Amino acid sequence: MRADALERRNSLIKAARAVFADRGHDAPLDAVAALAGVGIATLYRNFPSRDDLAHAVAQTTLGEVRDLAVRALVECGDDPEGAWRRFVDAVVELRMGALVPALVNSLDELPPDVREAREQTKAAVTRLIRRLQELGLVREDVVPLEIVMGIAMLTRPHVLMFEDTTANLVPRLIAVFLAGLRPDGVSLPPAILPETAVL
Amino acid sequence: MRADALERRNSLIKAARAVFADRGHDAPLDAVAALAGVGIATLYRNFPSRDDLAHAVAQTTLGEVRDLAVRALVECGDDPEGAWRRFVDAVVELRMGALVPALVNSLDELPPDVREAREQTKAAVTRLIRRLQELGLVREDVVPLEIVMGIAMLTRPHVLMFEDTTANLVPRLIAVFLAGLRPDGVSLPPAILPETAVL
Amino acid sequence: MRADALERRNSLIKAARAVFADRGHDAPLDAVAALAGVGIATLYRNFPSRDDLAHAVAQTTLGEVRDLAVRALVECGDDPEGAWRRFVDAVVELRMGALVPALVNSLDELPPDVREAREQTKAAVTRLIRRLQELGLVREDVVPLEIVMGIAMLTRPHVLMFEDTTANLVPRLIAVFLAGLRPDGVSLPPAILPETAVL
Amino acid sequence: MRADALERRNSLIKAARAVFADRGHDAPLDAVAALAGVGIATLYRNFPSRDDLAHAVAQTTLGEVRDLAVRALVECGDDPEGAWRRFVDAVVELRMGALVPALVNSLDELPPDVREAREQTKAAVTRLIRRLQELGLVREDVVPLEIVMGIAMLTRPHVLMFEDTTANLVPRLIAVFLAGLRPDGVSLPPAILPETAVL
DNA sequence: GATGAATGAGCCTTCATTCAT
DNA sequence: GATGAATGAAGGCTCATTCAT
Repeated sequence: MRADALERRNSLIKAARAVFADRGHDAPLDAVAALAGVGIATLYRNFPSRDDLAHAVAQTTLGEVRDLAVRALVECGDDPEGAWRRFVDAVVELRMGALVPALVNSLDELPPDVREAREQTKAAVTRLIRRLQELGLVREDVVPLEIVMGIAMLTRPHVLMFEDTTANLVPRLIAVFLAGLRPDGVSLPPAILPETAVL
Repeated sequence: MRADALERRNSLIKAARAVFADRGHDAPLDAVAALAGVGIATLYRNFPSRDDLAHAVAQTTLGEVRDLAVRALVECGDDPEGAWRRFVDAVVELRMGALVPALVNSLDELPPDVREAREQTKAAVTRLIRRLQELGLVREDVVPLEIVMGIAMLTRPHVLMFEDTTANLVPRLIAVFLAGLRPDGVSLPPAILPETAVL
Repeated sequence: MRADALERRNSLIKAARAVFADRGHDAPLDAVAALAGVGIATLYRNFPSRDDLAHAVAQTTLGEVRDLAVRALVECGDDPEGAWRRFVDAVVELRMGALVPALVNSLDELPPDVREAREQTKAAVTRLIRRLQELGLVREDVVPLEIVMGIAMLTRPHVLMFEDTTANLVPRLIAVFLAGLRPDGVSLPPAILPETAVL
Repeated sequence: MRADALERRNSLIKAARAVFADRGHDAPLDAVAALAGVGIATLYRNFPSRDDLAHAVAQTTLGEVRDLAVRALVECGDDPEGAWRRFVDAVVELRMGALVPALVNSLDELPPDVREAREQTKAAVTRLIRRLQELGLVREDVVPLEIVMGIAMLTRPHVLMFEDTTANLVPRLIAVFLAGLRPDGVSLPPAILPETAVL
């Protein structure tokens, strides 16, 4: 039963991630439960409030970003350009856009696990960016937060967006953004970072 | 009487823009009516459906972008760098983020006025970007749509976002994006533009 | 429209009183709306929360108790016994039982109108009881609160209660209670009254 | 094993009585199971429906009232006044208020054990009251049911009631009620008792 | 047998939209 | 024309009850 419960919980998180990514952070929880193939009350048993679910999704996703950053740092040894590109592509794939509110709101009240995950992710991404900066692939004056948040905001869900408009709008916006991250560009305005910065 | 009606209509559009920018595209229409100081029924008399209001807001904002582009093109004669910077800053100020859905959804069903406004804006922005490309300020391989959409997506509203996180996150993301627009960067993946592209 | 609104509001209060009296203070608000012949949203427009409705019912009922007390005081001139009996009968008819929670909970947070009604009712009932005590009809050592609360608690709704059990249980309990209020009985334990006592 | 089961069952009844007395007859059964320290399914195994549990609680409590009545009758030999007072105090302590619905609803469908307990309690209380009437301590024209029901209704739970209002409201109401039971008062209206009267 | 999880039904509340004045 | 009120549908959440381990 323990294994079952865990599996169910994970399938709910996965469903929530998909639904949030597709329909935005305000998507009805019924849709999440339906996608996970369970009743709405089961969702509520696992996550007593919407925030709890959002936090769980955020935590999971943060863990994935951390893993990607760790892997990319390792791969920097052989192929820094490729590692950097694959890292960005993978983060884009995560479609973190819908999670931004969950990570950004009421920072002080984030549950400990999420804070912990955030710190670990921040550390891993920072190490990666530092390395890329040493290698001359990323400009010196950016902060890890900004890279992840930039990707997140450029991948926020738009209903029907990709049917009617530029098919590859998001990849191209990401590409522009990445080009702007290269070290040869003009300098940025100074960053103002509070101690509680997300990443 | 005509003037009165027009003024009322404009005040509703203005209120809607403010409310959408602050609280997102899904904000309750009551809030719009309240901000405009009219009853909800008056709002509905002017804009029979939510989409009508959203379209009106989009049209107005598109007109402002067009005007900004026209002015910037003129100013390119004297001070291209400044003209470009001021254009971007002004577009950022418009906080178009919340309008993206209104512009992007159901493109074929956009009412004629909005299509018209869109075309005019597209033309004006295209002229500006062409000029900037000739002047070597903007890379060759971007499309006007992408510049405006990039700014829009980077300025979408986040509840409480700016209290807890980097105070100037958005300006910095915009700056990175602009840096990526400079001509000296690496080339972008090819754009895939349908005929009905927004801009 | 003003008159309409007021009438509607009153019909909602009346319906709520009936439903609460019949089915208890936790009765579904749908039932109230249905009895008033309006949609549930209309109820919510008039009374944004359940407490607001409960308070309105309480206020109305308190006003009626006050009026009854005033009238009884007048009638004391001619027929004190009859006045006292009619007052009690009328209060019993009000079936205040279900209101007790609304009056008793969160006293400090009672809205001003309800507090005001409570004070006026308290004053009127106090005058009546004082008079009855002078006339030797009510024992000296009781407090107005206790009389009204006693009646309220003895008339709280019991689902189906009167079908299966003593048909006139409540009148008889009230009669015993009244008998206990007569001045010739044994003395009561001392009352401990906070300043915020309900009545 | 039999003893274990019985003990568990009793602990559930005890928990249910406490929860019902505190939070009313509609309290969630989860709370009962939690207070008893068992899973909700265990509660349901012992009491297949909410009514079953309520009946068990009622039966137990009726048994205690019967025992109290028997003891009081014995004690009437030495100290009738004291016996009567202690009986009332003990019944008040039982906080039967929340049980009233369980005893009163759907009388015909009461399970045999509860009917049996009810009859025994009724007999014992009747014997006590008869004795007290002979001794001149209780008026002639009351029925045992009324005494017990009066106490029950005056002790029904009110959320937060005792924090904000008269601290000893209930004891005083009981005292008034008892005073009304004394034989020297005015006569009561006639009782109408169906054959299936509770007590 | 005991347990925690699953479920659906029900009530609460909000909001887009329509109606009556 | 402008307004406030009315409405139903939708989503949030809880809880009695059943199921699978």
